[in-house]
Amino acid sequence: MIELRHLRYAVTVAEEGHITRAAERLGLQQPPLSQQIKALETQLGVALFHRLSRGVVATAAGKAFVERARGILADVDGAVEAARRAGRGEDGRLAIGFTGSAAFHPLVTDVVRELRDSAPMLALTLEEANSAASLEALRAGKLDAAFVRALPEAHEGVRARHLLDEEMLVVIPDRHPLLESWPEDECRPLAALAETVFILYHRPSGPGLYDAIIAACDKAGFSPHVGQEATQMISTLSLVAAGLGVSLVPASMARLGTTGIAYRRLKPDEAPSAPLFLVWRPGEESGPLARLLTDVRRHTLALGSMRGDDQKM
Amino acid sequence: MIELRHLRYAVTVAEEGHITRAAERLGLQQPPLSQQIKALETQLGVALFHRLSRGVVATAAGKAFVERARGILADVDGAVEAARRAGRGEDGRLAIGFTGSAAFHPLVTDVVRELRDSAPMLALTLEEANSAASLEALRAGKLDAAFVRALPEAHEGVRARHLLDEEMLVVIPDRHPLLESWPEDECRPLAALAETVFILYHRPSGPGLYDAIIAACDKAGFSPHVGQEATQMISTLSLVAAGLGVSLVPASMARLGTTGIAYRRLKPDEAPSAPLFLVWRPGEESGPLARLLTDVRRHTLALGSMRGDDQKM
DNA sequence: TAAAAATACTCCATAGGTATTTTAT
DNA sequence: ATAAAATACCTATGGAGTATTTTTA
Repeated sequence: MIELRHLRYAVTVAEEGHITRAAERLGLQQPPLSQQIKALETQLGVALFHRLSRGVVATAAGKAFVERARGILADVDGAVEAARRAGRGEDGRLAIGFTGSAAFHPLVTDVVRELRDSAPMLALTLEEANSAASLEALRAGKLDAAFVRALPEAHEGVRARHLLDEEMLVVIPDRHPLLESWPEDECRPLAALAETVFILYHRPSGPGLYDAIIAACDKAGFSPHVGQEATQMISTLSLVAAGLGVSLVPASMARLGTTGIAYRRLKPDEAPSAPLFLVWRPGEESGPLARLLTDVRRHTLALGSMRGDDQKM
Repeated sequence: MIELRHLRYAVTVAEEGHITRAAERLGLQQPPLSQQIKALETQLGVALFHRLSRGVVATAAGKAFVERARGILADVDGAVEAARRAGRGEDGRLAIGFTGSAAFHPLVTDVVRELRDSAPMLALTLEEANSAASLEALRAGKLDAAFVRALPEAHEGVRARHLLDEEMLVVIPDRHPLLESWPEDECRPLAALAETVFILYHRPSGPGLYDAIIAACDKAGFSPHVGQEATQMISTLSLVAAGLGVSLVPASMARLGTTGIAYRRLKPDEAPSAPLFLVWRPGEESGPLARLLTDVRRHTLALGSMRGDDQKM
């Protein structure tokens, strides 16, 4: 059976034109090298070298073989490097999903930017999808990981990490009466919103935020008047800007300088919080996904809000 | 050190997704295969497979590696095939030179036709050149072999084979007085040409034929009247056809049905003979050149005129 | 004759086999 | 509880070393 050893030996012998010198370069003795070359020739059924009194010279067959052997040895090195790169997550593919409300969180944007910068050979795919759709795509193998706002009850074969809990802000139309008496730096109780109409993110698309808001209002002693539900996080802001009501959105949404709206804080202990989770298919503890996981963990710690550990579902 | 064995094993394990089944297909036991895979992973410094309870599955690194390993294994097969083809002389290049007087000999034409037919992948180059030029081109590496009519004194690094000695025929202009009393099937002594003018092939271009003719005349007791010398073999026939004299040419030239000339035989023991040699650069006893050598030998034997053995120069 | 490759042999490293344990679901 | 991989240990093939002979120009 032909082994890479044979190719290495043949290439070196061809380069040196001398079995003894080639053996020296290869760090072995002349007889074993002669034997291996002969074994290779026997295996091929054709002489690769002419034996002269002052060394050897490649035959036509030898030239043809050595030429290709060089390429093969280089390819082996390439395969080794590719495997190592892939192991470091610097090569391959990575498809990441994220919910609309997570798209603007610095954790997400920073991690994506870092991946692009540090692993340029990695084919990165970003896809916006709500939590339910992300999990479905994850299980179907369409996604490798996703940033979501809620974890459904039980999802066989999906792992999740609770990254952080984000304070939610009140979004109020520019000319809403509430704003007139609400300075930008003041934290008000949630009950201040008891009489206003709420714009909420469509529950089936993302039950996490919806339920958190309802629960917080319950706790504050009122049941919110829900006016309209938006199916896109951005739509929520648009509807608020149109004056159809107020809403509560994750603080990271405030990064969007949408006109016609203002953000205000609630009293810290009353404000509902929007959790952010990373979910992924287990069973690939190295490679691009692992790189994502470690990058996410590092950025999460940097934000100083690491909450819990990984959990199976 | 990574060997092809490792690639074969990794590819099979990836295909089977199962070390035990892969071992079966590879004709070995499960533990050694596990060990080899592990050794490969250690060498690479990255895991290639995830171990599950129902088999294994390639990691990102494993996928990257196995993908390339498949190509490498195919390339190795390709290199083996290329070497064998080159060894059979069915691949590569072959540049053959031949003197004008050999161009029409059936040995040359038949060998070239056979090479074209039986080794279509072989790049065959044919180049007409006189004996001296052929040998020069041979030593310079421009030619791999040549058919020549004469061997110069000493040419370091050139081997030669005496293929055959060809009878030379008298070429006479159609209306020459000699022809009137010379039936087509009669062999005359060389002395019959003692008084006629000779057209000879320019000596520096091919001393072989020239000297053979002079020597034969000497032996027959006369010194030929040399009228004109031709630098191309074909020109000799043209000059004879123009009535400028007679000539002696290798019998194979009679294949050319040139008008205006007639061929007549001399007494066998008096007719000068035109030797045909094959010369080549030694040191390539296999491949395209070897194929030429064996083809030439076979055709020479078929012509029943094999004379001598190979000789060094 | 001299330089280098091929043989003849010896040795030992390791690929591969056998038996068993560990792991993961 | 079961299937499969890992581990431990053993065997033996064959790659490599040493000494010598053969080959080629």
